[in-house]
Amino acid sequence: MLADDLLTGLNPEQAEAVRSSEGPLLVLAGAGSGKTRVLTQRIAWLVGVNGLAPESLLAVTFTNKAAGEMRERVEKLLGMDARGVWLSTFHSSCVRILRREIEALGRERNFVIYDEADSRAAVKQALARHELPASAADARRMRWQIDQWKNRGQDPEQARSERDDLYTRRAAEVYESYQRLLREANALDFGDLLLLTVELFDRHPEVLTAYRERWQYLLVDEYQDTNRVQYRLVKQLAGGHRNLCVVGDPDQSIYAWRGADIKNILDFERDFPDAKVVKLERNYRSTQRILSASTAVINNNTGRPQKNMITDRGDGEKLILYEARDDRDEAQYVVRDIMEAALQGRSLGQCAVFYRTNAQSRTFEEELLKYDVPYVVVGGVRFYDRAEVKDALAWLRVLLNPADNQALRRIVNRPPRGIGKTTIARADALSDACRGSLLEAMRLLLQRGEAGRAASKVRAFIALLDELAAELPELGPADALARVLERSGYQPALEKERTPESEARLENLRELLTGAEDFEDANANEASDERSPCARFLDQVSLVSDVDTANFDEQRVSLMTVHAAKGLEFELVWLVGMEEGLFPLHATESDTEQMEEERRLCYVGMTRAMEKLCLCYALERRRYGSHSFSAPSRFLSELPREELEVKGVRRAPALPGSHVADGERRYDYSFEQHAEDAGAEGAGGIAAGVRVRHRIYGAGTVLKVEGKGPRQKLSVRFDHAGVKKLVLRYANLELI
DNA sequence: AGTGTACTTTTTTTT
DNA sequence: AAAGTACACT
Repeated sequence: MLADDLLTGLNPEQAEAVRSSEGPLLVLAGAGSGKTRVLTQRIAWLVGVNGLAPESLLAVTFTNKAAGEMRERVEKLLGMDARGVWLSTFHSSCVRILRREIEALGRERNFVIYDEADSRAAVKQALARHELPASAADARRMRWQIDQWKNRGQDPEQARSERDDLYTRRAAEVYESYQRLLREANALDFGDLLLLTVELFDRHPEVLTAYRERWQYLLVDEYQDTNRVQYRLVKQLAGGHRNLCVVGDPDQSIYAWRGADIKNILDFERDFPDAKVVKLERNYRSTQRILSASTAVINNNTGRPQKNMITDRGDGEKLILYEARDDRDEAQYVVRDIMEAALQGRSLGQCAVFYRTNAQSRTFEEELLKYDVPYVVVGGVRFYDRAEVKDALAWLRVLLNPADNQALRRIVNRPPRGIGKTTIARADALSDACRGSLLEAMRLLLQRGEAGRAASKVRAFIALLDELAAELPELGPADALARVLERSGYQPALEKERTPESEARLENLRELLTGAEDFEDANANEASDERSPCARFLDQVSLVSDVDTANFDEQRVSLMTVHAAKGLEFELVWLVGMEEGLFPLHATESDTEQMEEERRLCYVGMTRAMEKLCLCYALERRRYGSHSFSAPSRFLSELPREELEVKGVRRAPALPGSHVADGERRYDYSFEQHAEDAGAEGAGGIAAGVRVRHRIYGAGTVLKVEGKGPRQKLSVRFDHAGVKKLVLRYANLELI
C-alpha cells in the first residue's frame, strides 16, 4: 500500500490526522469536515503503511451503523485485512470482553442484557420491596436516577454519600435492591456493561494488561458523547502505550442527559499534555449560507473552543423561515415543498424532516399518506421493542438463561394458559424466600403441591420449557424462534385472531425470522466463539438502535428526531417545530447548561443540510390533546437576517417586544397578536403551555384549562410540586 | 382467571 | 388523543 495513495485528496489537516500514528491525538472535527474519511484512512494507514497487525487496533464508534459503515470503507481500502480490526460500539465491545472474562468477577458468562423495559420492571419490584409507591411514573423516574448514577460510575454506596437527604438515601436503597435483583436474574443493564468492564480492569490488572497488549492503537469516535465510565475505560486501555486518537466536536455534544460529559473532550489536552491537536475546519457538506447561519446560532454558546468553519460549496439559496398557523399547516407546507422538490427532479431519499420529539412525526405521516408520498420514520418505537418481538425473544432468553425473571414474566401467560397473577404472586414470594429464580420457585411450588388449581397448567408450562430447552442447542436462531412460536401456541393464537393488529404482529414476527436468518448467514463462518448462535443473536439484537436498522431508501422521505439525525446528511432539510417550549424544550428553560445543549442540538440539525434548509414554527399546536400557543424559538432570533427568506401566514415580520433583549442585529419574530388570541381561551392570557408562578408551589406549566368564568379551573404541573388543580380566581397566579 | 371499563399518563432526546 | 394501567366484574 502506498502512503501517497492514502493521502491524495486530503487537505493538510486531514492528512496530518491520518499520518500522526504515535501518541495521543485529538481531532476536532467540525460538522461535515470529512471525519469518517479521516478515521478510515487512518486505520488503513496504520495497517497498510505502518504494517501493524489489524488485530492490534480497536476502533469504537457510537452506533452500530457507524461501525458498519466504517468497516465497509476500511474493507475497500484494505481488503481481507480489515476483518481483524476490532470495530464496534462501546457497549458491544464490553459485552464481548465480559463474555470472556466476567467469571473473574464471580459472575456467570451466560448473563442476559436487560433493556429499558426489563430494567424498569426490576426497578418496580425493588420499589415494592421497600414499600415505596411503584407507579409506572415512579419506576421510570427511579430508573433514570439509577442510570445517572451508573453513568457517573457510582455504586449504591457512593450514591448515598453524595448527598444526605431522605430522597437520596431511599433512592440509594432502591438502587441496591435493584442491583441485587439483577444479579439474581444473572442480568446486566446497559450501564452495567460499561461499569463491570471498568471494574474488571481495576480489580484484575493482569486482564487489563492482556487487552492493552492486544490493542496497541485506540480510536474513539464521537468522543464528545462519552460519559464518565467510558472515559475511564478509554484511559485504562490507553494507559500503557498511549496511542489514543479521539475524534469529536464539542459543538455536537447532545447526550449530556444520558450522562455524556463534554469535559472529556474539552479536557483532553489537560489529560494528555503532550497531545497533538488537529482541527478540521473545512466543511465539505453545506453551502456558505447554511454554514453561516448555523455558526451564528452556535456562537451564542459560551466556553467553546473557537472554530472557523469554511466551505467552498458556494453561497447557495437563502434559508427559508416558515411561520405556520398550526401544526397541520406546518406539515402541509413541508409536504408540498417536498413534492415540489420531487417534481424538480430531487430524489425523495435526499429529503429529511427533523423534529425535537417523536410525537411530532404523526402530523407529517398523515400528510404524507394523504398525498401518497413514501416515507420512513426512523426511531420512535424500535422494531425490537415491539411487544410481539420482545415476547418471541423472551422465550429464547429464558431457555438460555433460566434465571431471567423478567423474560419469564413476559411469557409465562402469553398466550393465556391459565397461570395468572395468583400463581405468579405465590412463586414470587417463594423465590424471595429461598433466593432462587422465579422458575425454580415454580418448580418448587409444584413439588410442594402448593400450586393450587393451576398445578396442571404450571406442570405443562415447565414441561414445554424443558422440551424446548432440550432441542435448542442444535438450532440456529431462526429455527429456534420458529419452533418456539409454534410450540408455545403464540403464533397459532395470533393467526386465529384475524384482526389488522394481529396481521401486523405476524408480519413483524416474520421480519424477525428473516433477521435471524440473515444473522445466521452472516455468521455462518464464525465458529470461533463457543457460545451458541442463539446467544450471540440475542446479544446483537439487544444492542441495536433504530438508526442501525433503518434502510434509507433512495425513494423515501426520512422523518426523525434531531438526535437520530446526528452523523447523517441530506440535500434538503426541514427543521420543524421551532418554538419556545418545544425546541428548546421548556424543561430546559431555567438551566443554562441544558439550554446550551438544546442549542447544540439545533446546530446538529442545521448542519445536516447540504443545499436547502427550511426552518418552521407554528403559532398554535395541539399538545397532549389540547391547544397551546407558543412563541417562536429563541434560536430563530439568533439567525442572521440577511440569510433568510421569511414565508408564512403572517408575512409581516418584526413587531416590537420580543423576548430577546438586544434587538439590534437580531430579528424579532414577535408574538403579540397571538397572545391576544390566547387570552380568549383563558382569562388573563392563561392557556395550556403557559408558564405561571404560584405563591406556594412556585413555577409551573399550565396543562389544561377547564370551564369558563369565575369557576374556571386549571391543571398546572409545578416544577417541584407535581400536578395540582387550581381555581383560577383564587390561585393568584402570576404569569412568567 | 380472564375480560371490560375507567382512569392516568404521556412528549425529550437512547446505547 | 392515544395508550397503558389498575381495578372491578363475571
